[in-house]
Amino acid sequence: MTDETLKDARPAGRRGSEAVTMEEVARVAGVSTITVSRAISAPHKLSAATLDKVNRAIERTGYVPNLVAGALASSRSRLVAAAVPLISNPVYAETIHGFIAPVKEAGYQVLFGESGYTESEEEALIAAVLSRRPDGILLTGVRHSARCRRMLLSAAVPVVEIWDLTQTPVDVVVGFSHEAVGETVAAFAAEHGYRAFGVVSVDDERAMVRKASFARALARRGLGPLHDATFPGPASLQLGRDGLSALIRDGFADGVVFCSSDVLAQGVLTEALARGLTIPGQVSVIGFGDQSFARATFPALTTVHIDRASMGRCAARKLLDRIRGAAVPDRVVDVGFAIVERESTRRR
Amino acid sequence: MTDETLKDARPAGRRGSEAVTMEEVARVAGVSTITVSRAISAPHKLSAATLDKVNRAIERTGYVPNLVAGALASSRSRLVAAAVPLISNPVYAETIHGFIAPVKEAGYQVLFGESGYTESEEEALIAAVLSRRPDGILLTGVRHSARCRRMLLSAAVPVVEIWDLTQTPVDVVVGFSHEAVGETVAAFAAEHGYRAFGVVSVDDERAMVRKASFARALARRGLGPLHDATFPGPASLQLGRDGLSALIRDGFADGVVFCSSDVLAQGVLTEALARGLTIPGQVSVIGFGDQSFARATFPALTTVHIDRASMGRCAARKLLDRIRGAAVPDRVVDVGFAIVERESTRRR
DNA sequence: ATGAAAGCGCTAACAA
DNA sequence: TTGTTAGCGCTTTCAT
Repeated sequence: MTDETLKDARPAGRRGSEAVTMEEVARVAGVSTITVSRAISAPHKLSAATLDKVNRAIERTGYVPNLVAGALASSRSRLVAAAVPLISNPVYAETIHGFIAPVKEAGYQVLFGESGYTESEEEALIAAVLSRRPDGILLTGVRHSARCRRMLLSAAVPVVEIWDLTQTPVDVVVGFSHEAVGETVAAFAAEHGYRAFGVVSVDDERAMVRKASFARALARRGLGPLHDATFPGPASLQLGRDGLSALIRDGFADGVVFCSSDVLAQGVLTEALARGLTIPGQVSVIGFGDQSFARATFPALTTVHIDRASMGRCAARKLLDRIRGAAVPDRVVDVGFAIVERESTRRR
Repeated sequence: MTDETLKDARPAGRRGSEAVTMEEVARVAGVSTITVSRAISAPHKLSAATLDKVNRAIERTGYVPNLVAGALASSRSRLVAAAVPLISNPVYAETIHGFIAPVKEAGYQVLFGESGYTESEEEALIAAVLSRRPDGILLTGVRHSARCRRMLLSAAVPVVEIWDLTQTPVDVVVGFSHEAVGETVAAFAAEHGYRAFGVVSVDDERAMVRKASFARALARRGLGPLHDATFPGPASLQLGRDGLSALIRDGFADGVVFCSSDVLAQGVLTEALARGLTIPGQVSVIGFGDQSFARATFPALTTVHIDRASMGRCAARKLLDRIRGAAVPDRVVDVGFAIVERESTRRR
């Protein structure tokens, strides 16, 4: 009977949640809720005595602040969203790893999602993410559907794009030029005196840009032909092996193969060894990414180095700057790349 | 003047945010806010005509629901938290990848954090995460500080632990026995007739369990000695190379080396080749994880296969079941492991 | 099938 | 330095 009365006495709208609230802490500490709020988010604004009282009360009650309520009240979620196509791809995982540290340091948490390799997936993700009202968003790539751009723009949220470069970023871009990669690798191959050229690639957008740029730069030099083995992704060792087989079937011999990732390159290496071809004598191989295993393949892989963790960190700093409303003079940051020459290509 | 009046007419407490709200949509559609709410979360409860009106209004206004407000009102955040020690470790990245798909499918988003390799980091992460009121939490490992367990328990949130096994999970555990791995590898080594044994390992908790179990199982068989090269993590190729060097310095020769990861194993392979040792003639190597590159090392790596993506998927399904309040009969799920024999160990 | 009222737990604005 | 008041934008409960 008493119990029922208590239940009925409860205000109409709601079932009570059992969690300790700020009001409870305030009662225990003998202060108002705003004072508890200040003890947490602006302790320097309170007298030492009050702060102490509140902290004791927090301790005693086991209070865990509710950031959902806080975010609603303040319109700041202290959440940043991060999207990469596929987290199981180590190059993206390392970027995210680099991104996380400064973000956490600044008191933000990460809402993570995979954007896949299609526009519709990215659109769905962005729509979902925006409904959480993140304070900032990290996006992979610079090509987004019109709908994506519209959503981002009307949300007026800071955005950093990574892994590519453009003069017209949504907001800020931190990456490198895939065109330049293609050209630089072509120049490298030309300087080394190769006469036959192959590409083993997955069909992802940025890989296609590198391939096209590589092809153009070779053509400009009158070099060729370029044998092409492009597969629907994702990359795997087997795909690399298949790639070299396809090139050889196509007439490729005694030349250099530029791969769209180190994993593919390792597959090419493996297939070459299995066929008894000498490396770099008969087949030379260039990878992309410089993943940690690249220096330890047999033979060690010549590849294009990208500093992924540092790109992630830089993106995080830029995003935090934008969130804080700080001036961000360079909206286009080129983090560059470098060819690392190892044993899978012949020396000049 | 008119403008100022409008500004002043605004209710006291708050600066207005510019975003379209549900109230705005309701006005445009000529219905109440609750009807808009239903159009989004329970469309079947509305008449076709009303639903259509509301959808038009949503379209016209470009309304993006505010899940922060929704979460506060409903006490359901539609957010699940996921923590792994280090996302740049591909084995964890692949687990997260497997975890994400069913979670997204069910309409949840992922709050992601790195728990590092220390209890204090995990505590800080869990405290931060709980303040977001996630509907469920994924945690790596089964050892958590008392404070962590207390926080989780008093939050009364569904939890799935992965990558290990215990009879006393916080809630549900999906993993495999590292003890069993150590024993199985020892049995494998014994059956293959090895007489000398080495371990190259990083000092992470679960790796230490495998090592200890491996050592015990060898001792039980009267086999030994066990040469040990354990390093503070994280694993790298160079560490693997250093590991084999250390073992050899310690007197190891003509035997098998069990590594705490495939990356380390690849380093051991590399160092052995560099020293002109034959594999598996003079040095045999067993890895752990069966990462994609393991089948393509030279020689191909014998290793312990863990199905990481499937572990992630299984964990997601269990967590969603718990969130939905469904019966979860098995709170301890053993996903097992298997030794994959390749060329880096001699055949019996 | 639809709506009115109440309130989730917190913080901004203003006052003292 | 501390408190009062008003609401952030949504969903619950209950009524019609």
